[in-house]
This record gives sequence, C-alpha cells and structure tokens, in this order.
Amino acid sequence: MKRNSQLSGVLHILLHMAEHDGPVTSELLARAMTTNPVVVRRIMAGLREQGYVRSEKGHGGGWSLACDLQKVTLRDIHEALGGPPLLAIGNRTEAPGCLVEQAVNAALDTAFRDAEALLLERLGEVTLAALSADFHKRFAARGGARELEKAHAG
Amino acid sequence: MKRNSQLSGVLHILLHMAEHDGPVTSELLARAMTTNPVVVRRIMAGLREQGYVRSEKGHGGGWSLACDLQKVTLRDIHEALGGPPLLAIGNRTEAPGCLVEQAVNAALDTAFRDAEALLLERLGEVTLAALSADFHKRFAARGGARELEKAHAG
DNA sequence: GTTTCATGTAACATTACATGTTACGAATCT
DNA sequence: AGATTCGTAACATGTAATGTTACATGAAAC
Repeated sequence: MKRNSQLSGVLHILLHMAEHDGPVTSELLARAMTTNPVVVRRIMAGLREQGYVRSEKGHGGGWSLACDLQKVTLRDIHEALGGPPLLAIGNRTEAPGCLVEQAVNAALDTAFRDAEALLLERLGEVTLAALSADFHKRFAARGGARELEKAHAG
Repeated sequence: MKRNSQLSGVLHILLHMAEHDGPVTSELLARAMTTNPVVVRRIMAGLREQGYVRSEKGHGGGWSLACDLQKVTLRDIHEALGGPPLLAIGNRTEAPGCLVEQAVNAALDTAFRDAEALLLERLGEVTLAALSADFHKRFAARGGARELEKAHAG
C-alpha cells in the first residue's frame, strides 16, 4: 500500500514559498519537488480555496502565501487538501450483515478512531511557523552560505 | 487511497473458524467473504508460518486454529501478515537532501510514530478470544436460532 | 495589440498495487 | 484410481495516485 504524500509535498512547497520574496511559479516549485507543474497546481487548488495561498497569472505571476504562518497548523493544511484518510488499514465492509464482521469492525474501529484522533491532534499542534523555524535552525547549523534553491541538490 | 483490509478479512476468517468444528475449506471461507479461495490461502500463509493456524490437504482437509485465542492479539495477527503500514500518509522522500524537506519530515515523523504506536498498543490489547466473545454477545442478542453460516445474509 | 508568461482545468497516459482468476502440482482421503 | 483440497506461480482486472498533454484564460511587457 502506497502512502499518500500530498501533505508532505504541500508543506515542502509552502516552506519554500516562505523563503521566497514575491510569487513563485508552479514550474519552479515543481522542479524543486521533481514533479510536474500541473501536479503542483492541482494540490494547491484546495489551499487557494481556503485562502492560505494566492495565485496570480501572467508575467511575474505565481504562488504566494496569504496567511499568518503562526496561525495555520499542519492539520489545517491536511483539511484543506480534502482531509484524505490517515489510516492505511480499514474494514472490509461497512455496515456488514455478518455478525462476525460486525464484531471485528467494532474492535478495529475504536483502535482506528483513537489513533486517527491522536494524529490529528498532533498535526494541530504544529504551526507552519514552527516548521519554518525548524528549517532555519537546520539551515544555520549546516552552513547557511549556500543559496536556498540550491539546497535541493543534497 | 484505498484502505488495506487484510487484517479485517483475516480476523473475519479466524472467528469463523472458531465457530466451526474441524477444518474449514478455503472454498467455504471464500464464499463467506465473497472472494476467491486462492485469496484466502494467500492471506492465511503468514498465519500458518507463525503457527496460528494449520492447513490440511485432501479429503476433509482445510484450515483449523492452532493457537490459544486468549493468547493471540490483533497485533500478533497484524504482524503475521507482514506488518503492513498502518498509516496512509507518509513522507515524500526518506533521507532527503533538501533541508526544507528534512524539517517537514521531522515534524511529521513524530506525529506518525506516536499515532502508529498508539494503534499498535490498542491492537495488542485485544485478544482473539475477546473478539469471539463480542461476537457471541451479538449473536445471542440478535437471536441465536439461525445457523452460523447463514449469518452472512444479513 | 500582439507576444510572452503564468495559472486553471479537462482529458488522457502511466504506474503501482491490491485483488481476482486460472492452471497445475502435491498431498491426503475414500 | 479418483476425488478433494491445499500451495503456488502466472496472469488478468480494477482502481487510485501520479504524471503528461493540450488548450483556454488572464496579466504583464514590448
């Protein structure tokens, strides 16, 4: 089962935008993530609707942040992405007629809900500002001389 | 993202076996789960290797339980299935060169690990015996007159 | 105004993976 | 021997994520 990495990808994009003055093009963001500009636009669509980012067309256009990083949590971003399922495992059937399956589902569901709730809680505790600060700490520790965009090389 | 339901399926199978005297054929189990006998054999392979179930070939053969339901937890079963990932979301890249991504991964990883640990803990608290007891409770409540195999109809 | 740049989006292609199916060999019972 | 049942490999199918192409729309530069 392949893991969904949209959240990870979007956060990556947002932090890059935070380090950048003025709009950033989908093209540039896509290169930073080794993917396609269209993919970037696609996953950013939800964020735009929620007002977390803005996009501008034409010359000098691109994406820019439109929110206070202190106020937005990873959970907010997750929800802006449509709140995809967090757990990789689930029940074979919802509302099964089989009593055996009902018992199985009941047992698993509690465990699933608890884990999901914990995860959401944790995501709600981390702001984009905290993430950005962590990045800056790493950047300073590693030798901030290099240009930001180059940091992708490794 | 489609959820993996092997654990759910296997538990279903195990509880059915618990209600059945003597070996149960893959064919019968498959019918109960609206799937294919080969699929049943496939997902049972791990359990057999761990000694939780036995299989016998030929006439009168099939699957039977080979463990103490009191001693086996849902976590054990999950691990016997190869311990597939529990979380549906993950990082875009492990060990990225990009510092931005490192910061993102670090933040997400803690949340992920905590949630996964909680889920495993919960699964470790539920024994197959507890599951079976829950089923019997439901069965009695609903009117145990009907035959077990028929319980699938709904 | 026309050219260039950039997003917006639909449609299509590709990949990855879980699940389903077929086929046949090996073991066991009648 | 014949029927049954598992074991397993090989192949087929369904579906979701991701990548790509194509073209329309809007905005700036010239």
